[in-house]
Amino acid sequence: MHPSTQNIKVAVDNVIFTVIGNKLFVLLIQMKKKPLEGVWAMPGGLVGEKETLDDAATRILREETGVKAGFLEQLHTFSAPKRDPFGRVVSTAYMALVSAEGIKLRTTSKYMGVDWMPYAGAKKLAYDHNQILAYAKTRLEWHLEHTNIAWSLLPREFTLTELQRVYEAIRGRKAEKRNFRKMMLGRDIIASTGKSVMRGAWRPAQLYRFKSGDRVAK
Amino acid sequence: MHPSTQNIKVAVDNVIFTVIGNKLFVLLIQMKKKPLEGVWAMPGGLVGEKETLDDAATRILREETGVKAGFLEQLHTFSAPKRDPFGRVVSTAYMALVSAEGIKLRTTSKYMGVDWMPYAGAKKLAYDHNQILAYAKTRLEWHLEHTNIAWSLLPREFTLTELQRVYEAIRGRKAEKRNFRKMMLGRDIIASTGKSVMRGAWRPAQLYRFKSGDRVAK
DNA sequence: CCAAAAGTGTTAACGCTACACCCATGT
DNA sequence: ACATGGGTGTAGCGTTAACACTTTTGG
Repeated sequence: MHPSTQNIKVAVDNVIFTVIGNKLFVLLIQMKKKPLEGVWAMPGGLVGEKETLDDAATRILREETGVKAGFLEQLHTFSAPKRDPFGRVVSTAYMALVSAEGIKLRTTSKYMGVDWMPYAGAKKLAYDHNQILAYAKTRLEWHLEHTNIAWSLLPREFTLTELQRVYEAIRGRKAEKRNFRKMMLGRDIIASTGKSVMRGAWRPAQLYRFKSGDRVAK
Repeated sequence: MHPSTQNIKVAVDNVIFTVIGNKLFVLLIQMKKKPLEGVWAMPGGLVGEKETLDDAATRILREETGVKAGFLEQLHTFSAPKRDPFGRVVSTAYMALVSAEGIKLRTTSKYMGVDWMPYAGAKKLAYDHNQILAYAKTRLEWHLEHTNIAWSLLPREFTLTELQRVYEAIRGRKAEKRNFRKMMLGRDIIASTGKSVMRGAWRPAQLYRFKSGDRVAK
C-alpha cells in the first residue's frame, strides 16, 4: 500500500427524522448536479480539515436545511467503493431528531429543494441512501424502547396521547393505552407539569415533560 | 469549503478480543515509529483505494497479527483532528473476536512485537486507543447479553462451565451456575452434542455447540 | 344525551433470582 | 470416604400483556 497516494474523500450524511401527526418523516433534499438531477437524497457533505465528524454533521444540518437537532448521533460508516458516482467517498451516517413544531426549512442554491417525506413513502434515493435510511430506522426503534430519546421529537410539554402517537409512528403499530401509560410512567423519565390543556372538544389532558433532555439508559 | 483540497486519510483500527482462562485479553502491537517507539496500540492501517472498510479491517488483521476472526463488526468512527500526531487521520474502529485455541501470533517488521494483554491491565495506549478500547468493551458486553456472539470466543465444542467462564470474564463478575445454565439453554442457541469429556479428576461434562455461528438477535 | 378522548385497576403468564441438594469421577 | 466440579428443581418477586369501564368536556 502507498499511504501517501491514498485519495479518499470523507463525508457525512444526515438522516433527519421527525414525527408529524401519527407518521414518521425524513428530511430529504433534491439534487441538482448531474447525473443525479432531481433525485432525492439525505443532506450530506465533505468534512472540513479541522472538523470532527460530529461538527461536520451539525454544520451540514444547519447549512443545508436550517434545522437544529435536539439529538444527533453517529450511526455507521459506509464505504462501498462505488457508492458515489463522483469518486471515492467514505461517508459516516448520522441520525438527527427534531420536533416538527415551528421548524422553517431552507436550503442552499446547491439543491433544487428540501422537504419532509413520509418514511413509508421514501422511494429510490441517491447513492446508498436507502440502505442508510433503513439502518437509521432500526437504530431509532432501538432508542425508543431503551432510552428517553422521544424527548427530541416532541415539544417541551406534551400529553400522554401525543407521546403515544410518536411511539406508534415509529413502531408502526398501535399501542394499548393503559399499558403504554404504565410503561412510560414506570420508566421514571417523564413528570407531570400539573397543567392541562384542551386538545379538542373533550376532556382536557394533563401536560407532561421529560425529566431530562439527555439520553438515559433506561 | 474547498472539497478538492480535502486531505484526510482514512484508516481502520481493530480491537481484537479473546478469552483465555477466565480473563479477557486484547491483542496489542508495539510500535517502532517515533515518537511512539515502544508504545502499545491496537493494530490498524490505511484503507486501500478499492477496499471497503470491512475488507481493510480483515486484511490488516491478517497482515499485522496472523489472526483470523470468527466475528468482525464495525463499531464507530473516531475523528478528533489531533488524534494522530502524524497527520489528519479519521479511523473506523472494528471489533474482532477470536477463539484463543491454536492461534499463532505473528507481525510484520513494522512493529516491535505483538501480544495478548489482559484487558484489565491495559495501560496508556497510543492515539485515542484507550477510548476505542472502552467503546469496544461496552459493545462486547451488549452482544454477550443479546446475541449468540460467544460462539466466536470458543472452540466449536465446549462445556457449559467453559461457556460460563467466557461470560464471567467479560462481565467481570461470577455467575450463578443454575441460573446461567437455564438462561443459556432457554435462549435456544446451543445444543448438546451427546458427547462428554473429562476436564479433570471428576465427573465428565457434556459437550455443547452453538446451533448457528451467525449472529442471532435473541 | 351523545360523541370523543382522558383516565384508571386487576388478573394471568412469564422470566429472573435466590437458594440446597445429589451425581460421577479419581485419588 | 472425600474432594471437586457436573448437574437439577422450586418458590417468590417483579414486569408485561390482556382486558372494560368511568370521567370530562363541547356540541
